[in-house]
Amino acid sequence: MIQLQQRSSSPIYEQIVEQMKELVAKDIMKAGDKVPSVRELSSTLLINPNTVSKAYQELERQGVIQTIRGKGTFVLEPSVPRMAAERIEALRHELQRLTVEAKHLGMTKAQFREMVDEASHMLGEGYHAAD
Amino acid sequence: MIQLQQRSSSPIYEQIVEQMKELVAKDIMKAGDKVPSVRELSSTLLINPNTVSKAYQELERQGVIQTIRGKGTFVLEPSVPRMAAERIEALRHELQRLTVEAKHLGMTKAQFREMVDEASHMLGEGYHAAD
Amino acid sequence: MIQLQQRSSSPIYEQIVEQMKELVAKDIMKAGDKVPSVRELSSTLLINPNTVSKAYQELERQGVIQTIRGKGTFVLEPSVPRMAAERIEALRHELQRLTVEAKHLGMTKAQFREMVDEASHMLGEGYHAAD
Amino acid sequence: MIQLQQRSSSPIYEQIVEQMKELVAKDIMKAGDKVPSVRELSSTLLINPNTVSKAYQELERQGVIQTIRGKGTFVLEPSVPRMAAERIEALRHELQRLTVEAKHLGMTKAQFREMVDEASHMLGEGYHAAD
DNA sequence: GTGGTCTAGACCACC
DNA sequence: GTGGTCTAGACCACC
Repeated sequence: MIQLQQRSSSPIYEQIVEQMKELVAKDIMKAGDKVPSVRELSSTLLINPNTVSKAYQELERQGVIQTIRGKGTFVLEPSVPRMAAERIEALRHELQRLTVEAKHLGMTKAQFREMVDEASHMLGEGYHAAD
Repeated sequence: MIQLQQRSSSPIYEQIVEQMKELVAKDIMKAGDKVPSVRELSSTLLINPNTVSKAYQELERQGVIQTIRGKGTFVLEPSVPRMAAERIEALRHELQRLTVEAKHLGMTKAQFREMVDEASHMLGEGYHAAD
Repeated sequence: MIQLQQRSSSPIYEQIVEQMKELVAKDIMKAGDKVPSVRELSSTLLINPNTVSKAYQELERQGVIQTIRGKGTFVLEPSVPRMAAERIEALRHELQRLTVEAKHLGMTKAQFREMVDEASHMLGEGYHAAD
Repeated sequence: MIQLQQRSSSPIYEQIVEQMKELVAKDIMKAGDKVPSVRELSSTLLINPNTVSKAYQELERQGVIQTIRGKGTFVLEPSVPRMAAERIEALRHELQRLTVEAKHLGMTKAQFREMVDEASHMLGEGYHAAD
């Protein structure tokens, strides 16, 4: 399910973190689901176990997964996310940066918003609480 | 006008690139304006001239500024951006990534859109040509 | 395989870029081949690693080589070249300049063409697809 | 007749040298013709006289023009060019470099030759000596 | 091991 | 004055 681009400029461990979060965000992986063990995933992806380990540590730090000693690693209930305030600030800042780039690419507000809508269809409507 | 965060994970030269692009996007710096010389900015920011130079070279590659021999460095007319196709693809991908993060932070589509609108007020409406 | 002329007016990093492109154009280095590491080449050529690094970054920007984190740097498949339109225009302009020089050297069209043919034997015939 | 691009990456004095040689190669300026004085050309082009002076020195070194004390500067008879052997070697080398670039741009020998022919129409046919 | 970033500072070309 | 190139060498992230 995870596909690496060895030639990408973003480090492999970050690619794993991002894609794992994407799978969870899209409900392809749900709370309680077991994620592959470090050994399993590293041998599937043909990469160093340390790299997978680093990714899982980051996911755990972000509250996405949890390792239970001797049982394995599992997707967590979506809950109050760790470091929410900081991460929201970071999100705001990155959106700001993307807007600057859009401006330099000559995009209008409408075009940018369309691109946002395309990307954000996975988000809930928000009439009822986020599940 | 440029403020560095020495402890940030993004390199200094990138911070300069981003902030310079932001100043241009917000029309605080306009086509024809002279940007500080390499020496001047490096001594203001208390960093090495090479670091400023690297930032300026990147900005030149992106078509934001232009160096005129012995005269200095100037903001360029906004024109056909370099490598537009690739950069638009990258923008789309980063928006996708931010949406995933928004989902993990429990945001709804409406909340995310609001944050986008906040960030994107600098973009033109596009009803009339971009001036 | 790379030979520098310290006294040349063209900078060392450009000499490396040109010669590397020549090796690739002549199929002496092929897609997938590993190029020497920055440290290795710099110690072979007795120059600073930063200079090699600068050359490699330029080659990467031109789509000739690719760096894979922690693994090394490799020759890329020849593909759609970056900034093809601009580079073709530059090529046309430089050919124009060389023709002017040939005229000043008293060369005839036939002599110039002969010199061109000598230089261009590496180019494919184009009857069949490239490769 | 001479048009400078302040924003070009090639220095102004080189642009003057090249364009002057182009005018001569195209027979727009002929042997015996007076070229503008340093002061005149510098005030026409709105540049520093030193820059024009440097260009004229280079043109004189190449045997294109000659300054006659108190009379002015004139286009020379095309004669045995100065440093012909070296300049032919340099020409050969630059053609080699352009071929490498053409190869990287995916051009075939036929396409490259066509571009050469386009550029070299100013050269004589060579049935009779180059005048 | 690999490449990327940064500093401190020299030297040079151009104007 | 301006920016471009290069060296010597430190420190870091990634694998």
